Amino acid sequence: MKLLLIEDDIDITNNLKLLLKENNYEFDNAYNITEGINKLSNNYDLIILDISLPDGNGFSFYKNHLLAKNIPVVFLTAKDDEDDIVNGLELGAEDYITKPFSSKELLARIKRILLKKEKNKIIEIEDIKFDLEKMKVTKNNKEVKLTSLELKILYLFFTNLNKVITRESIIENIWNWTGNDVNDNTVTVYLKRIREKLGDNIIITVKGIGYRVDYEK
Amino acid sequence: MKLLLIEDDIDITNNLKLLLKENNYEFDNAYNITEGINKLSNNYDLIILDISLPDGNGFSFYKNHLLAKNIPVVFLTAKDDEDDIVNGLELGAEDYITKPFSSKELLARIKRILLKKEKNKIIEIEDIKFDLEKMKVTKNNKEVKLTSLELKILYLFFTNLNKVITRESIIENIWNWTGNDVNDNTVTVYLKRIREKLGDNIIITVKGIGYRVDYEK
DNA sequence: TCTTTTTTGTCATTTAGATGTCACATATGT
DNA sequence: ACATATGTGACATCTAAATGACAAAAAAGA
Repeated sequence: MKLLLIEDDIDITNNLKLLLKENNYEFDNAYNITEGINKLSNNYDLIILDISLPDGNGFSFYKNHLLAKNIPVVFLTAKDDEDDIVNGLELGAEDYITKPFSSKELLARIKRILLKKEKNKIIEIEDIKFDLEKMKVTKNNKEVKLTSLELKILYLFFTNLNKVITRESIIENIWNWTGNDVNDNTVTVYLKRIREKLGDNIIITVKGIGYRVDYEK
Repeated sequence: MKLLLIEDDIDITNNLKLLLKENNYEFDNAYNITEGINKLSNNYDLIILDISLPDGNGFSFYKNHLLAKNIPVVFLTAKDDEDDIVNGLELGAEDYITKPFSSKELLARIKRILLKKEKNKIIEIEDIKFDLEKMKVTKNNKEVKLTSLELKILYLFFTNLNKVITRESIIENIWNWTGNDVNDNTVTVYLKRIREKLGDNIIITVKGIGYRVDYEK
């Protein structure tokens, strides 16, 4: 698990670095927002974010860069102003901790968040298992060879379980960013191919709307 | 959203009751574990749980009765012993707050938890359940197969509960954007078909005006 | 390089089921 | 009772999705 701390206080940074490395997390840090933005491409599992930073405000950084990416965030700040806490949590932060904080508590709160992610790394539906990290799919524990597009489409479903996904949305996610548009029926054909490999029942057709993969936990 | 507070302190109970009712949550409380167990059948959306209770320990109550049910829990306790916090969070609690606490913060933390639940919103009216994300309807927990237009019309009602929807408004929402106009009676026929599948009582006719689906929360 | 295999995107066709309208029946308010 | 609004069953037509087959493009092997 890779964590990023964005915080300008050197003492706090060093303490957390020690604490988190001790607990087998990969740790990285940034002293300001600009530096933080540059590091974002490293796909962190969680970001600990100070609110008042030398070159800007943690809240707006969160809104502009993290919210859409779906990266869990813990705000960490000296401002124990109630409204700030409310603000942070309402924005969608996973947790909010005020300085001075207990290392043990911070650690416990981080663990709580990461535990959920951990659980989702391999999703199991009926006889199908999808390992999201390895990007590997098995049926009855036997690897299923999916082509790269089939895999991407299936990934879309497995990261949006229980949600209807429209044909348009699939096109947008899989093809659009490439520029060249694709026939509407193409999606249908891909769904058919995936079903051939995984069985007919895993992807549910919602007529007139789209498709869906259900996950009953 | 229905909350249950299990706490033996009467002052705290009254304060929270006020706070939460003010914020449109259904509130219920128990003064001890035995009482709490008896109330569990009410299917609460979240439980706020004190740790030291007159007839037992909150942690073991959580382990024995709540963990399997998957009800989110916020521990609320005077013991701000670090180890307790770690303990609580590691058990799987959604959050942990120590007394004395700020009402605003508690509220924000509760909201964070419930917001996630909200996302897979399922509206339940009598024996009918409509899962808005899955776009799936059940009656007595058995899936009802609706056609795409039937589903869209029903969706319109379920996202406009307690409001009369005129025939024109239905046509506008379901057909108009397609360009080709549709006979007035068509709506009636669709309503009839939906009623055939879901029962006559769910969609109420408001003579001379339109139709309505009622939701008493 | 050239050859072979796999992937990709598009057709045309099939199919089950959805759709829209009619003519008539029934219910409701005054 | 009357007028009007709403409900109903039957019907012809239409459509979304599934499918099998194919050529172009890309990737893998030789």
